[in-house]
Amino acid sequence: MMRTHRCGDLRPEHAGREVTLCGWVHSRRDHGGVTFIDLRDTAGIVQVVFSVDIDAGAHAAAQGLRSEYCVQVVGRVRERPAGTVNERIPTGAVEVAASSLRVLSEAETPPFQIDSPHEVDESLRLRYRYLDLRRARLQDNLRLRHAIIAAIRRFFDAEGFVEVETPMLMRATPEGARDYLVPSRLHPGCFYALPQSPQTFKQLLMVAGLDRYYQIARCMRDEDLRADRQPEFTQLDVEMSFVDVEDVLDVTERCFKYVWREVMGVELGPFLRLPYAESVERFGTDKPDVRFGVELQDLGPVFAASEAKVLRSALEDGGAVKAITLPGRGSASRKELDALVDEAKRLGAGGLVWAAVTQEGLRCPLERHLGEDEKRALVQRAGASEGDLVLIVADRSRARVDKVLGALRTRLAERYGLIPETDPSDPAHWRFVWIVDFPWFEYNEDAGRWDFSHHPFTGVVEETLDNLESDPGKVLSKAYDITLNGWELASGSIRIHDRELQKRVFAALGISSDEAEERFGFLLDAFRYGVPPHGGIAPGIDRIVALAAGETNIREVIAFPKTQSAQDLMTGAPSPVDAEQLEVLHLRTTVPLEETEA
RNA sequence: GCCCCUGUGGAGCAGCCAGGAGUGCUCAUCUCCCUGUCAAGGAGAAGGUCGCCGGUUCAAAUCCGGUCAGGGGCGCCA
Repeated sequence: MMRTHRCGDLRPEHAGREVTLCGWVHSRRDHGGVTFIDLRDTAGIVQVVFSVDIDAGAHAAAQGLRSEYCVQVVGRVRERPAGTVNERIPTGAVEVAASSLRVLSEAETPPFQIDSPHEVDESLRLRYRYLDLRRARLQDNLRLRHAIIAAIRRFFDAEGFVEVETPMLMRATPEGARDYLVPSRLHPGCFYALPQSPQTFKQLLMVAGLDRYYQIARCMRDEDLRADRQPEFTQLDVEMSFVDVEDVLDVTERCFKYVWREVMGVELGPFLRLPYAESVERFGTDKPDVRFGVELQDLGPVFAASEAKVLRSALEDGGAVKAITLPGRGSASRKELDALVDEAKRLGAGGLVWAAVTQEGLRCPLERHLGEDEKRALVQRAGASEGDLVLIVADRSRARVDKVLGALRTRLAERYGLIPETDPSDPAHWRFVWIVDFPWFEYNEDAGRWDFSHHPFTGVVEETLDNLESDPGKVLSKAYDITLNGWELASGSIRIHDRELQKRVFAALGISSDEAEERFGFLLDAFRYGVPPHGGIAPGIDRIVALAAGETNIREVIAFPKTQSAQDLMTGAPSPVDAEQLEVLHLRTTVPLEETEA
């Protein structure tokens, strides 16, 4: 037996007992005749004392210890002398008086300090991920991740769901995100794709009569990375039969509440519900952060007949003029304001009109072009008062106005500290919002056509189908998202279970019936044999854990994540492969070997 | 593909705007001292091609151009 206890578990009740501990030298304080070692293992840290008075041999041996040595210590637990208790660690009332020391393995000086809370360069952390994972932050995050996933499994088990694994090697799908492809050795020129999601498989499990399925499923998408996007990520994949929208929302909401209650100790209230159109209108996005106001205000009525041509012409072209009001920023310098204009332009706006409400009146680049009534109406409609700054965006595309203001809203709220500082134990810290009533199509301005907003299996609200020809934007889908504090956490829908409707949707997507047969024939075939109405949802585990952990990047809750350029700095993936490996896969690369980017 | 930020002994920073000797701080490392620390303390030492390439200049960490790496974002992500 290498150890009798774990370092972090020792308490005053263990006093007097001889224990054997294993762990890493977290830090060392050498006072000459007495040397303290903070010994760290998976459970925590405990102070070990080496002293000439306790055991001269062990004390001498401890002189050779260095940070991150992996050691075994035998000693007697004792309560610390009065006045030397460390209140900041759970084991702080005790210490281990060491009688023997065995170095299990020595350690070179690490490239960064494990015991320091300092931020360390990301690339260094990723290259030495196994050392970064020793640090408290990632240890805590991985444990939290485990606790959340364990709670999820308990919840769905109790609800009668069956966890089923679906294939990792599947058929490529040209639409949607780019696939990661896997060449087939046995079928020259053919490829598997790694799943972007188990979408079709879970629908087939419903056809199969599983009734209620879930899976902690790894998904891969070959798209560019973001703080909340890795090339491979984990979804809680859920599908249910004989359900409509409300049933899925109910079980999902209860799942989140269960997890927050069990893991976070927080009793969440009912989730807010926002129709997609309202969310975009008020917050400029379909993933609104509703922890603060600064909502978008429509100034259209103010400027319909304005002398200010930039504003009026946007409206005349069928666009919009909207604004957000930043409380107390009216004193912003010209330099700051110019920077805001640049920022808006980078986000895609033609420009940005700012208007500061001051004691003397409106300070605004368009001031000369605005009548007194207009100014008053502007301030009033923007909900501004003295000292506030109104940021106005006008564009012939209403969608662009919403997008730019929505992005500015969240950025500036962060920058100017407009998001209330709440405690994670406070339910108000977690503003879950259901986004419902998504449009089935969205207008593609560049291509001048209507595109599907979702995957081609998404159900439609039948009553809105009449608008299909007249006003496609009014056709609503049976899709729904969960957002939390500005992050999209989950996305789902009731699916089409009618074979003919499914074929019509493929046709509407521009997929010919031959093509549909070729690519999704298995699904259409399955739909010949009695399909239950079904639907589901897929919450992103990485994002859930990141938010729960208070992290702003999902790398912090993934054991071995990739860089923004999709590389693993520790293993060096992706890498070139041997010519022989390509050979058996019937592959040849168009990239000359010397240009291969490792 | 595009925009922005960052890159300075092993780690974290300052220095850069306004060019003048690799200057400074905290931690780590090495040697020595030290019996109650927990950010231990004290004395000393070692450690750098200022990411890389080029340009401007009498002179570049500092200014300019390019490039690489990491990060944030736009596009992309049905």
